[in-house]
Amino acid sequence: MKKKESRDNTRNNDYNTHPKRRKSNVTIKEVASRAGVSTSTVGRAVGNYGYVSEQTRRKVLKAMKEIGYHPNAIARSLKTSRTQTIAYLVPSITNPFFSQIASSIEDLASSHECNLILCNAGTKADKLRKITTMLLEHRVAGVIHSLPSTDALYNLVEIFQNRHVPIVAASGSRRFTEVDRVTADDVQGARDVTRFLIELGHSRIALLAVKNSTTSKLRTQGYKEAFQQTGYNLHEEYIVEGPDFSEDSGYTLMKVLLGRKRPPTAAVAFNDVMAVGAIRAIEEEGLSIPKDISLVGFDDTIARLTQPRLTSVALPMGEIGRVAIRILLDRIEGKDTEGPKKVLLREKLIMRDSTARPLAGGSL
Amino acid sequence: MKKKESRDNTRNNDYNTHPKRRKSNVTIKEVASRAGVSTSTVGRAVGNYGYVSEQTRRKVLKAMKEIGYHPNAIARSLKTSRTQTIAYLVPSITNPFFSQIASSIEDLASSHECNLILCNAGTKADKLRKITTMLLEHRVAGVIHSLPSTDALYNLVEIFQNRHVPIVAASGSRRFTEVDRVTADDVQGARDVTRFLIELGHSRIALLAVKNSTTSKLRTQGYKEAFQQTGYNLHEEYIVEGPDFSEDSGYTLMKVLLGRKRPPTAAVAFNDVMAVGAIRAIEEEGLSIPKDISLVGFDDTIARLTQPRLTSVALPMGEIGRVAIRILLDRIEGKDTEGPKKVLLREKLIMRDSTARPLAGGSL
DNA sequence: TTGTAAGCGTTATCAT
DNA sequence: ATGATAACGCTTACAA
Repeated sequence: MKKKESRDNTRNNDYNTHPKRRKSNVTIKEVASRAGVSTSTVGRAVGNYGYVSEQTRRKVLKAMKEIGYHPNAIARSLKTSRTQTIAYLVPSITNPFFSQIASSIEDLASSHECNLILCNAGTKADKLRKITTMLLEHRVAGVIHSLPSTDALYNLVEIFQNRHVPIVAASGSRRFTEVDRVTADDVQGARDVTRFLIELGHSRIALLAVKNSTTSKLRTQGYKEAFQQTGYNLHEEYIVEGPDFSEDSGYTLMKVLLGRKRPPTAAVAFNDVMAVGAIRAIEEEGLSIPKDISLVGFDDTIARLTQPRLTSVALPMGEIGRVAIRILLDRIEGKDTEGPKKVLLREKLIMRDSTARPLAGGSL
Repeated sequence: MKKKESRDNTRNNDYNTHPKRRKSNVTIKEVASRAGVSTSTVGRAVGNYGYVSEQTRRKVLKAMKEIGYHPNAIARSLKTSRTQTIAYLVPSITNPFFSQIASSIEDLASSHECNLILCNAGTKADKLRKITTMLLEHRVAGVIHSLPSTDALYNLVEIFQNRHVPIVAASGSRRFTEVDRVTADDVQGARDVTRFLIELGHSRIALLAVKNSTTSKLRTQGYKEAFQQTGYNLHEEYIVEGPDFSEDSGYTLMKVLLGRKRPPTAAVAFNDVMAVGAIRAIEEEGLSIPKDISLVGFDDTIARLTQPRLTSVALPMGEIGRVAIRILLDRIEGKDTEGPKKVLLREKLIMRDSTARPLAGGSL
């Protein structure tokens, strides 16, 4: 008797490459037998459409609770060839810009009973290819990404489109015209903040831009439009470009500007971090903000924490995520079969203490 | 005729709640028939263990490529009753502390072919219960969380432990002794930074603490240990408690301290944001950092960006995530069957410009 | 070395 | 209103 048992166990162990795989899974069959009905009746009672008498339903629900049954989503997915899984791809989740988008996506996804796979795609093509395969194998229902244009992304987009898996770009690459896209309106944001400074009385308004950045180009365009709209003269020499969005970059650019014969009376930095660099440069020159020079940032990330508190253009991260996931869910559910959507979301100026009217002598 | 068709369509529509479910999935069978072998041979060739001749393998791989086959992870999971999915639960992904942990977890998970479901549990018990159910239904292989102790978490831990799904707390609740846990060593961090200030010559060292926080208690302990170890006198009156970790809290506490007859010559704020509040208070009083007063923060989040640059205690977020996921993977693979692990990771002092020796008159 | 076939836990069709 | 049963696409024991 004992020997027989032991032999059986050997067989089981053979199966158990992963020892932890104990089979504590309660199946629909067990619920059925406990409730004294068929599996199909249980299935109907648990939530799939169908006729079940109130009495039966109660019996089933009771049995479920008692033996701790949780439907197996994997089996369901296999049968229905549908999943409740969507993916969000970012260059780096550590970046608050993306983590805020992720947060709002997660929020809505979760309230639609979807779960969110988060993928840090980084910058290497290889990683993105690996992710693509993984998502394909897991049959994700849809994809949202905030990735820059690369060949690997192009590849990904093509593959998923071929398989009719909807994709939405949430402030990512603007290269694919055939993909749904929701982005912040960088032109409008820069235009608004520049107009604000112009209307405050500034005319020598510097722009601390960044080389080779699409966003930078759009914001520069907005900056220029502000001058056109208000009829004031644009002074191109106050547009300066740094190599990146770093604090050092902001510091260096501001130093250069302050070294000029006619330094600006106001400056727009391309993000709050660059603005912090600019603040350092300004203080080093013994000037004061906003008395001698007004300064604004972009992104509204650390703007509340600088000294003085920075006026900044807030990007609608939460809104980007919400709109993106809504579009995606509509596509997944087939509610929306229109052509590609392009949504542009307003950026919002947050007034704080770093901006003021220029000094009397400040005009050009 | 027309009527009949329409009737059939009605039935189909009934089925087609989700119209997008086109069946463009290539199966193993199709690969098999194209390669002229059986499905099991394809299975073996694709990567599951087993004998396949090199010739056959090439044939199969070719067929796979040609028809764009990607194994169905769902079917595989159903068969093997194993998934490659792990979940990471956070109170808020927006918090850089958690997003950095998430990032390092994702990194290792992904290189182990696992995908990471990200769950924003927020603070409502209901959300966490919903997440629990969802994860249960998706048969996640393991769970990492950074959540505070609540009844809902207790519930979750109990359920997953009953099902032998491994759980690791990454800097989360310290309440469950039977769960693997990896946390930063708050006692050591506070002790080190306090010793550093003592050895710099300070004796009136303030502690800007926070009420009802476990972390705060541990750091206070470390602060006290520093005095014990160095043999200097501890002055309890320099330990002050605010209601929360906010900038305002830091500002108010520092104001109080500076109003005393013998203000501190150094202060430890419980995070960088509180330190920013303290900086404001100090500047308002016309004092200078670090000449009149030294200041340190915790977390090393925005410390590089303050003016002056803040000396701060960096928490090992990346390391927390890495260790947590490693423990989890080992548990999942059954490599590790030891009792609960408790890992304590060192916090590291990052020296910047906000700390210096006290002025000659500063000693007690 | 390869093929056959059973079964993972559901859902959906059909019959009752 | 309920039950029997065939699939979903894969893995794997076993036969060939």
